[in-house]
Amino acid sequence: MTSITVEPYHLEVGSSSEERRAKIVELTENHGFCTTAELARIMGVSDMTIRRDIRKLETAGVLRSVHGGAAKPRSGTLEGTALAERAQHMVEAKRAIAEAAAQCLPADGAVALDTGTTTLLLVDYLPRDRGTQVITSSLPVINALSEIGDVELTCLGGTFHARSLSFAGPATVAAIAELRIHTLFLSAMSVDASGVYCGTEHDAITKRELVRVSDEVILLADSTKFTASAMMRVCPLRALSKVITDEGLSSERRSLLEKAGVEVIVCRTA
Amino acid sequence: MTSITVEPYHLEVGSSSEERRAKIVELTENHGFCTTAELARIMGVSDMTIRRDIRKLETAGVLRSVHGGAAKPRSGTLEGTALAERAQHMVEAKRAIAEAAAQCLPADGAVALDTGTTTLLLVDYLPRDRGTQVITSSLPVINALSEIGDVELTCLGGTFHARSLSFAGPATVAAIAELRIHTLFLSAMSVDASGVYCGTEHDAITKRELVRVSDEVILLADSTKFTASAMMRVCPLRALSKVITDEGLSSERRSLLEKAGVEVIVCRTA
DNA sequence: AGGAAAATGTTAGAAAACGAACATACTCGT
DNA sequence: ACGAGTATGTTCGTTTTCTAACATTTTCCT
Repeated sequence: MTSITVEPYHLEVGSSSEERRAKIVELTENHGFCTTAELARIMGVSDMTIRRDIRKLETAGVLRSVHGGAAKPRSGTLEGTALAERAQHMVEAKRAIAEAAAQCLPADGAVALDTGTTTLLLVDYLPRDRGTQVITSSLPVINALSEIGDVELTCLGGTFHARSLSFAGPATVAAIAELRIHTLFLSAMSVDASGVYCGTEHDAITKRELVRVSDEVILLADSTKFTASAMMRVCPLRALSKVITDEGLSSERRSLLEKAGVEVIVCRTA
Repeated sequence: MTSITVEPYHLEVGSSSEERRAKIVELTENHGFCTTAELARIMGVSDMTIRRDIRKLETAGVLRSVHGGAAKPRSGTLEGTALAERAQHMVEAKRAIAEAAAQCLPADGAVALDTGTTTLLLVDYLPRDRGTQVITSSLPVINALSEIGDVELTCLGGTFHARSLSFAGPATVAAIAELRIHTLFLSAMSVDASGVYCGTEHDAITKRELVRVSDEVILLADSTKFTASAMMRVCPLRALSKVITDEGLSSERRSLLEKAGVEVIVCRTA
């Protein structure tokens, strides 16, 4: 029953793939949801092409791929397309880092996910079938994990900070002190020869305590973090077991890390 | 395999079907689209029930049924006000209770919001301009509060429980033990002469500790809670300062409460 | 042009969602 | 307390969508 329907309107609508994707985003933003078939008919392309578009756009965090079509992302509204494009390149590196990080998940034992977008992406790669224990103080991570099954989620309480969408502070430190974490996936605002840095004191004391109670500390940091600068030191480089980053890391900085005894994993950003 | 599946207590989040449908409409309106599985998990019902709900709501013209879930109706025409009003009518008792509870908010001092729909509704009535300190272990409450400004939000950590969408357990108890709460807005599954009850042990120990560290305990319970039954006792009636409920409370039960020294506030459900 | 790389279409098998029918549980009025 | 009507969960077969792999077209670079 799959005869070839020769759709006549070829040009006309939007010729380039980028234009088409922009239109997909626009339609999905406006209506909240569009079916794959709808979009395919409107654009005059096949379902498969639309699916590929949707998947790309989802990776970029611009919309959500759901069974049957595309939906507006869960939280937050989409800004200008310029920012969306910029975010796309960033996210690709981060997703690659998250995927590499998933290879470092321990067979058993609790893992802790720090705040940040990269650790949030790691949620997608967690095993769904072995009741992994996950500890976090990041609200987006909590929300993501609360929606998937067979994961034992522990929230670190504390004072909420809207800037980082996470809980931090003395109460958080006290909660961490009672824990033993196998693997910590740490995030940071900047990294240099003298250590790992973040922006605020409450974040710093929280991260520091997480590092203290963790057997293995894996830093997830895209290459831009190595040229950034932030105020509060979290820990020295030697506290880290591994760093996972993308290709943008210069060889000097890489050898710097290795000299400090840190294993460096560089992942291809496709 | 036709044994009796003992999985009774799935109240807490949404009890009546109309309330559930109202929530479906609300979630779909907010996010533009929700998958069937998402909704089923959030409401604690099966996929089939959600599908039936969606179909009904589509017939009513309130939302659109699409493969995979429910979407906001096409381009505008959201004249769902008729149903929106009706939907509001279902939660009216709870909303009236929440509104009355807002009158009991202390001028200063920390307030704690227990889990449950009524306490969630109370969020709408919190003052937005005086940095009220709010303590909670309910994920929906956290999400609601994280989006409003000038509220100091503290999360009680602990193990996540999907049934109640909240954190509970020993870690939670430990976190509470460090606090001093002015007013606690408590929820429960049932209330009778011997005290306040909830469904699970981890909830019970958490609530119990909240009661212990609070100067004033206000129970928010619609009248159906007085004829319900649940297993785990939280506290005796004398631990309560006030009970806020709706008109459905029988006079015998009312005098029972008053005899125990509890102030009873009955609000009109319009 | 020529050829590599990207984009698109096609197909078939896998996965997910759907709908009907039945069984069980709950509600409500008498 | 009882029975009718409603609501919900479960199973199973059907329909739809998805994914992966390959074929084809287009684009782009030299």
